[in-house]
Amino acid sequence: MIKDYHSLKMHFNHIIQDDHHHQPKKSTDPMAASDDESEFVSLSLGRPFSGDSKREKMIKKESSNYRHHHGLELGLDCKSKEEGDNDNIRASQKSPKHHSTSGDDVFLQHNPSKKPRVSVRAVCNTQTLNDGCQWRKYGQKIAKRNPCPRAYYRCTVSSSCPVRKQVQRCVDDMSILITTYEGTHDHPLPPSATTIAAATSAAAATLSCSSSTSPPCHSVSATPSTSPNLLGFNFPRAASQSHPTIVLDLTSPNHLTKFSASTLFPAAHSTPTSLNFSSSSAENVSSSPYYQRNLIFDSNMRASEKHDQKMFDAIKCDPSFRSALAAAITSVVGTNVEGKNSGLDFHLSFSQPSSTRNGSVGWATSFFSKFPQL
DNA sequence: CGACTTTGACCTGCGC
DNA sequence: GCGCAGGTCAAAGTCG
Repeated sequence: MIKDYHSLKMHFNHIIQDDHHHQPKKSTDPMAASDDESEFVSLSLGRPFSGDSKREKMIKKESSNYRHHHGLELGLDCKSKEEGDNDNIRASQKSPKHHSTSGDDVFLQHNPSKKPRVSVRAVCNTQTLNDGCQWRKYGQKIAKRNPCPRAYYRCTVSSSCPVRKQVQRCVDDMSILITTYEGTHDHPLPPSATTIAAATSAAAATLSCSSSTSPPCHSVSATPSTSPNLLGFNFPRAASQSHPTIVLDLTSPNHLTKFSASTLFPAAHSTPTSLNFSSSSAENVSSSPYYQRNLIFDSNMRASEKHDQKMFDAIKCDPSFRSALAAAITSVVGTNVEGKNSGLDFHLSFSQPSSTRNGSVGWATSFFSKFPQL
């Protein structure tokens, strides 16, 4: 694996060097940047604990500059109480007279009782997934069409934490555990718990973005939820269609584990979008270093060159697509860098490929530039 | 004794 | 308005 990795890395470096040789010198005016640069999308993924590394400052500066000029931002930070976002969400939940015009509020105004959810499907022999959080069971119910009882848990890390989760075995395959998370934690999380928390935050971001996505964007990525998506993969339906739900599928019937992040919406205005990746194993996939690399490589290598262009176009213009991807990557990275990720704040840029050849490696190159240890 | 689980009752949204 | 199903409450029981 290491050998393959170094080989690929060297290959990337060659491609990048080639690009530099062929690229004209860029103007110092950021607004007059080349076409390639103008296509960049900024993704800011989970930063559960504060830190002050040089890289973090540099990334913040870059991110800030970019947002200033382009107005594009996708934040998935697990913010503390003092940082505000969670307060806004809680306030909007508690107070029906909340008049903020944030994306979440727009969503909640249209769906007052439909909190976004993140559903995780995983092969699990234990009663619940060990997601690093403390939970207290407060109810159990036999749901229709499933003989296995559905258990209801709430987060007990903080007495006021609104996060809840439902745990139920899949009716089709009892070895699969479906865990559905709802809400945003109002307290700092242990590193091992940031994975799902980030995905949950991303769900809110995804759905709020999607609720206001312009029609042209949806036309790029919208696919029927029962048919193969843009990248040629299928993805599962959420457990509950009454709530908008992101599904992270960590199960796979074949050798490669498919990892999908899809957003599903109530059928009345359903325009689901999804991303799907591949990994190497079903068990503990997110903690495998190989999985992290493979997440990027395999998805890109398997997508045909023709699809590369479509993929980049979709990601560029569809906020829900970007959020789903961010959730997927955060889910993986958050776990793997456990113990090392204090203060982690990485900045992931997607560039418009100058050719389909570069399209396949653009993500990985950018990703590795931020994670040289991988 | 406190934390947690179990379980029947109750509440609420939704379709008819 | 009624019935159904999902979700929550809270008293009683269990466990360490």
